Amino acid sequence: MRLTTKGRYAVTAMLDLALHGAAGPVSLSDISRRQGISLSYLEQLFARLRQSGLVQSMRGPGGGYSLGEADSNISIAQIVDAVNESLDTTKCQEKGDCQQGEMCLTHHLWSDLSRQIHRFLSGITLHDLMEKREVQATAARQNQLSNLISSSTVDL
Amino acid sequence: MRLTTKGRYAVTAMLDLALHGAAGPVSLSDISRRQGISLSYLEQLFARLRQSGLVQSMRGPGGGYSLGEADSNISIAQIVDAVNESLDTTKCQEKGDCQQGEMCLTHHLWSDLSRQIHRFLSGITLHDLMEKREVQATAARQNQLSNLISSSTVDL
DNA sequence: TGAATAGTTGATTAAAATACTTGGTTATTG
DNA sequence: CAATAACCAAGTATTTTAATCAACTATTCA
Repeated sequence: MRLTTKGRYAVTAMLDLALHGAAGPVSLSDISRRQGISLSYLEQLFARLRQSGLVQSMRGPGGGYSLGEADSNISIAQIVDAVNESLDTTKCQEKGDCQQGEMCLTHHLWSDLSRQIHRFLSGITLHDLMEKREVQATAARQNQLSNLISSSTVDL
Repeated sequence: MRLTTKGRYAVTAMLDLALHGAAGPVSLSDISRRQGISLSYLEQLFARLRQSGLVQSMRGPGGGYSLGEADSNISIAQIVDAVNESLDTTKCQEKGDCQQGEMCLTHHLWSDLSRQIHRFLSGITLHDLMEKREVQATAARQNQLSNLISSSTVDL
């Protein structure tokens, strides 16, 4: 889970789409103007969002993008993941010289944390963000449900 | 809140420090060897961690770094913030041409989300990560306490 | 005292990611 | 057919990341 300005652009654009998409498809030039993001950069972002099925496209005049699913079914994590290359947090798997060494320990801890952050953002949807008050409740509920931490013990 | 490999390096190094710091100061060369992070990059990271008071340094043979506070008092958010430049999520404040326009709306929503992520990571400490099982409980408790979302309504 | 250790600081750099630009093409509508 | 807008590709400027090198200061211990 990488969280940079790129992900912010994507979430912002998707939020704009969710807010204005009720009437029909929203063109990227509209989003570009409203959100101050360059058109071509939006094109790149939406190419990925489309590949992930998060948006649908319609060509021609009056065309544009619409949400691929209901706003309550699109999580922030999905959006961020769609535009970011996945980065491998472990780094241990590749190298054979790391057999249950010290390195693996902290990597594993980080990996757990990373998974938890991801699950946290998976519990927040576009719809939640629009209905702001809901976000906290959703996040709390999601936390209760999730089985975040594996049961393996840390041996110091 | 920006979450990249840089923050991961910092958290990993701090975890290593927390795990091995009981006996005394831990040298960066030890962390470098154990975690596979270059010494000079660690130097840059720890310069910032030190400025933030998250670590203390001791020079000379047998010297190294130790935690600036109890492991239960250092949050993941603090570590990530220490090594990352703060990025301005709003972008509205600077430009005078954005007076309560559409742009502000999504920026505000993102700002809320960003604050929530930050508070989420503020509720997870180094100690929690070491005592892995505790993390979920802590995060849940933190969520209940926090008043994440402002009471202002979204006017569509 | 002096050598070794280890932090401190700063400059520099190669590689990658980010954000944008340009210049097209294809599909759709009227 | 002309306008719109998605699609596509290549290239560029900027920033960030990660590392290297070098000089310096403080501390320990022999």
